[in-house]
Amino acid sequence: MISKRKKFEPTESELEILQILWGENAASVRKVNDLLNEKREVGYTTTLKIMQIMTEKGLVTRDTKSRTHIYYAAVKEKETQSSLLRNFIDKTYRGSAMKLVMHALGNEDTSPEELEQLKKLVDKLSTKQ
Amino acid sequence: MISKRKKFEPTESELEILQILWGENAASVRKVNDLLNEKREVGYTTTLKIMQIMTEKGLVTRDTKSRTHIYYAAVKEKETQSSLLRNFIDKTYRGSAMKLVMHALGNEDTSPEELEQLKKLVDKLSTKQ
DNA sequence: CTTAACATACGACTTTATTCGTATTAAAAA
DNA sequence: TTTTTAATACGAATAAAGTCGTATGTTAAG
Repeated sequence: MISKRKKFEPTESELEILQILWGENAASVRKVNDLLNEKREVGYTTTLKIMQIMTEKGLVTRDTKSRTHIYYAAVKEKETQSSLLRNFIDKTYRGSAMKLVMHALGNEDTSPEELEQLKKLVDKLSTKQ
Repeated sequence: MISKRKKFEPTESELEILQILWGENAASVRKVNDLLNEKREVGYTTTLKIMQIMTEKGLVTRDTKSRTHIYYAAVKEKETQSSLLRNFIDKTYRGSAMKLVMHALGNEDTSPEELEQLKKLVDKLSTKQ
């Protein structure tokens, strides 16, 4: 493996679970597993195991008062995304965020509202210089 | 593993090597290994092995006429990046390219020239609607 | 109360990626 | 020509992520 994952660097499955927890705020393993299975088949104990590992890593916390443990994301969505993004830019675009941005805008469909939003941001950045 | 890699989906080390080949156009294993070692320590036979695997996968081609084989990237930089980007957006931003763009612009430093470039693209996209 | 359903813990297996040692052969230097 | 250097091939070891089976205990239903 090349990059030892640091703070805020979940693996792929861990990220899937975090996405669910960010959306649900709190969830049991059963709930998480059910939601995961809407997209792909995965065994209950597999999900459980990963969530246990995530607990050790500090990616989630859990309330163990009742038999069915309740899990919460312990890392923030934005911060996690930032960290993954930084990494991705370095590896895939040799550090050039602008290349990635141009690429993403060129390839993906963009609605008028989104373009408007984007214009605003560009203006804001321009005046900040 | 969650995502079986498809066409244009190199692993992390493979991508590192592709970056070098995209930059150099053609290179021997020795050359690639030397360049890799400017960033991190890696054994010669390790690099060789990965490049052999990449040959099997069709990520590179090689000229074996002389004893020292010469390697070439067999996939295009843009296409590979697109594929990886699509994947990254799905996994990290739940499919929202715009979220990623706003995020990248917000976090990273952007030069006036880049902003100008970006404005042009936004205008172009606006008129295309 | 007894049984069935469900929850956690945990070890072990599988797969994929990475790493490297060793054998073999070719070329260059002495 | 002999020796040294350098290249490829290839198998095997290692590491990380993901997968699941089984043991064990708890709750709820009959």
